[in-house]
Amino acid sequence: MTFLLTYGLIGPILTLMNIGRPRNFDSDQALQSAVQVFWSKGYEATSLADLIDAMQISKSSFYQTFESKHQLFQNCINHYQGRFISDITDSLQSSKTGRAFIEDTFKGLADKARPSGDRRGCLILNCASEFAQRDPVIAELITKSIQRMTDVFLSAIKRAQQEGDISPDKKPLPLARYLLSSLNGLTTTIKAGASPKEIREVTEVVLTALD
Amino acid sequence: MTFLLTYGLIGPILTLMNIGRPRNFDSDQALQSAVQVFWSKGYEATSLADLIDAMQISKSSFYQTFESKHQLFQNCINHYQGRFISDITDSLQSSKTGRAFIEDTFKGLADKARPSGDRRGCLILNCASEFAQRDPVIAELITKSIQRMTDVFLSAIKRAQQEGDISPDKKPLPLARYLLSSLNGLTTTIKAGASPKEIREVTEVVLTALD
DNA sequence: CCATTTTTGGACCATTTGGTCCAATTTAAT
DNA sequence: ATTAAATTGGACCAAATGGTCCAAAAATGG
Repeated sequence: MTFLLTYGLIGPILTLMNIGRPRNFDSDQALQSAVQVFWSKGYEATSLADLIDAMQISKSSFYQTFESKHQLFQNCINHYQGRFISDITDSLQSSKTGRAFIEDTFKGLADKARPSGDRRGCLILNCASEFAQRDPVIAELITKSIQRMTDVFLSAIKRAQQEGDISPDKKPLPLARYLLSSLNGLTTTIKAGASPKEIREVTEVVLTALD
Repeated sequence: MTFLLTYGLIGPILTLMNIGRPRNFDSDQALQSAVQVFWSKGYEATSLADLIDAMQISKSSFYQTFESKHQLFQNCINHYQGRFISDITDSLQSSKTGRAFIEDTFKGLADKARPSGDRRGCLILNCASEFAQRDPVIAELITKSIQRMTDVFLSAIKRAQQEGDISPDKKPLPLARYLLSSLNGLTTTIKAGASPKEIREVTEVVLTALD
């Protein structure tokens, strides 16, 4: 009966266990590096070489772990979106008031227009601009992400209304969408090279819609 | 002295005249076709093949006439910008009031969110989003174009103020920049797949800033 | 140490990229 | 008809593209 114990039979069972050469990179960290590259350069302008260079892994590991550039991109969007929503949700929860959250979020934008600022905008919205219309798979992800972002603003507005900082006459959903749209517009304005002062002035006007 | 009249000597003089095989395409029309492609797909995602296919010219003619993809792109931006500014300026001049011009411009956006609508956005602003930060030459063009677009809104606002439709207390320049930023935000929102109704609602909020 | 399983480096691949070059063609003026 | 000037089609190019494949390496339980 010893033949039953040969590795040949046991092997497939071991597959389920953590056996074999361990990968010498953190796949989550590699993913985060990929996010940075896509965020900086966009999808089309990012090459495989750019990616494996930033992720510090070999081509084989890349394809084995992430399947393809396109699949990786989807993971990146999801990862980015998860972090973004979680960050902004935390920020809302720890804000003194709903209105303060909104105002702070917008007033923080001017910093990004400084020479040393981060002009990359938002990965999700960049993506919507780059090729949401051409790629249904990505479009789906974008739609979902935008939905979630809108929801955060929606919570903030409703809270502000309860707190008496925004008139209860205003319809929350259009207002939330307006804020996201404005955020988007400001972001592109920053990308186009506007100064912090310009951004502050525009932000000021944007926020008058809350009054 | 007849040797002075040989073609060999006269030739170079003729260079200045319209001699030789005429091109069998309208270079301006070809440029317009190129604009359409770049507008639909962006710069990186547009290949030479896409271009010469749409422009209906051969590779030789392409390079002889337009020098390079990058150079052609610059021409496209300029061409697009020229038309855009001239169209919108005409529109402003033929508008009943400055305020009506602004409102009509924004209210017209919802149409683009219909299923059959044009979701390509604005070539200039797409471009700002795609790679203004990476390409100084393009960045320069974008900055100029944005300047001009802002100027049109600025004229409209000043006119509206003179006509008594916008409070003279409001600072015209920040307001003009706000409008362009909002236009930009709405455009991206449309790209991301928003419905006409959503766009109308957001537009409504955007325009409250004028009151 | 052995069998098994997994990762890894790097060679390899077809295709596409933007771009060059030249011979053939087409026109206008003499 | 001949000459000069210009355009054109298409062959050609090196480099880069995203992606595949496999032999070697590395780890584990027996």
